Amino acid sequence: MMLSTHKSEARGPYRWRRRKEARPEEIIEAALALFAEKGFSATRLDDVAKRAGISKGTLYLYFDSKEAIFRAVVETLIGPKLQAIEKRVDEFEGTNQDLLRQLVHGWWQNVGESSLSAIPKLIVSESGNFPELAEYFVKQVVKRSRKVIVHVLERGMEAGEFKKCDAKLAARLLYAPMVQTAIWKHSLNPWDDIGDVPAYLDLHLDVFFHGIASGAVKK
Amino acid sequence: MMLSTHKSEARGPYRWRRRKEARPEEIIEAALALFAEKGFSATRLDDVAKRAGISKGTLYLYFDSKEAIFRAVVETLIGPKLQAIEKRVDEFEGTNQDLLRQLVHGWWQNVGESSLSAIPKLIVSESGNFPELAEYFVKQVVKRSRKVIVHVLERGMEAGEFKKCDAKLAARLLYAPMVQTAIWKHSLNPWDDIGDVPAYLDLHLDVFFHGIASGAVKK
DNA sequence: ACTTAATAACTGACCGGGCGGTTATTTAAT
DNA sequence: ATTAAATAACCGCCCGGTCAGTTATTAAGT
Repeated sequence: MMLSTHKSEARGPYRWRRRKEARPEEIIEAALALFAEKGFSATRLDDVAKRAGISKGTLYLYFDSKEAIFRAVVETLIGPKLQAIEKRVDEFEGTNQDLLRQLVHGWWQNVGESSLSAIPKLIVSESGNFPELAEYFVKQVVKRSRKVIVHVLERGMEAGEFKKCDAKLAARLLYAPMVQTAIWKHSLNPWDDIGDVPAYLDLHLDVFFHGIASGAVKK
Repeated sequence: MMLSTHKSEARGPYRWRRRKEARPEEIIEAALALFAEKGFSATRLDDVAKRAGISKGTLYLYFDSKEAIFRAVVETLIGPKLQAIEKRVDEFEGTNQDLLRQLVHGWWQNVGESSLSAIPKLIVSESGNFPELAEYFVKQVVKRSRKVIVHVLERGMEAGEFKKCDAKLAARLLYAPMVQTAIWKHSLNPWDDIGDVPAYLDLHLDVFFHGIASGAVKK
């Protein structure tokens, strides 16, 4: 399935074609798919190359190392998504609760259900072996995302929409089930299927907002 | 730090001693420590042996393979803990909310703060490469644990203590932040420290119980 | 147009170190 | 003397990374 079926250029008498511009993206895509499936260490560069429809040597024309490919996957695929989210938050008009509900469900649709959902598990799994990458991810993705959520939560607290509490901890609570589900999906799902994820997230949101909307929270 | 400091038997004129009974436990302990630190693939059997104060060959007198060591870690260390929890649930007298609160905090003290907390991350990380182990873990740990929580939740629902809802999903919600925190501790914690975990769990419990204690939950 | 030279994309055989696993040998214990 | 525990040298495979050579593409020359 899909073996160098890129566009229609497998045609002709050539064994291969020169496609300098298209290669990096194809490599990144192939790598993400395999990383998601097998993890970083267990992914063989030969397999990445084969899936991208090139030879292993060609990988090294575009990336310095296996780790560089990993980094490129994270860098090129996540940035745009986050930017879109930040924009959405700025422009939103409505209650903060509705905004957060939309963000959670939107994240699941755009990230959770795509192969991007493999990245959290990848980062967690390989953080010990690639600390620089973990650091980069925390700075550029985790903290940046949490900042957005904290911002919305605090806006809601000031508006009297939510009970006042530690917004950073509350933000963690809000995304914990999401991230957890993404990680699960790429690990234990075959033996313990969550089933209807949006329903799960709905329950989470109901419990969460009712929980922070009124007087149960200390302090 | 702690290099073959098992009891005092590095002493004397002997290069080593025969300690057939003590070896397996020491190997398991050493393996868990290294697995927690480096992950499964990146852990070298030479290092496990060194940490256990023996040679690599000796490992194979007690275990068939690296994977068998992994399996032994999970099997021998988790069973007893779970059994204790099940007993506690049976014998408990008090509100179901209090029981769950105690279980959560107790879990963090007994598991979260010990090196056992590394196991969830290990399983998640290696599930792709060791599916049999993942399957075993889901059956013997995940489902068994969730069963206990579901039981308590349903008991509370029937007693009118909690709102009726899908207890299986609610159980997932309850332990998601716990498990997430354990995984975090062994991955991104150096760059994104959670800080006071009991405080985090308290906020979670407050939000959760207030959320399911009254009318916000659909259905 | 046609040939030839120059360039850059791409290939795939190869290498070397690392590591899981084995075994011939040594040593403690009885 | 015999047995069993432990060792350490050893094997062989695997895979990330390299590089000498091959092929598509482009440019120059006639």
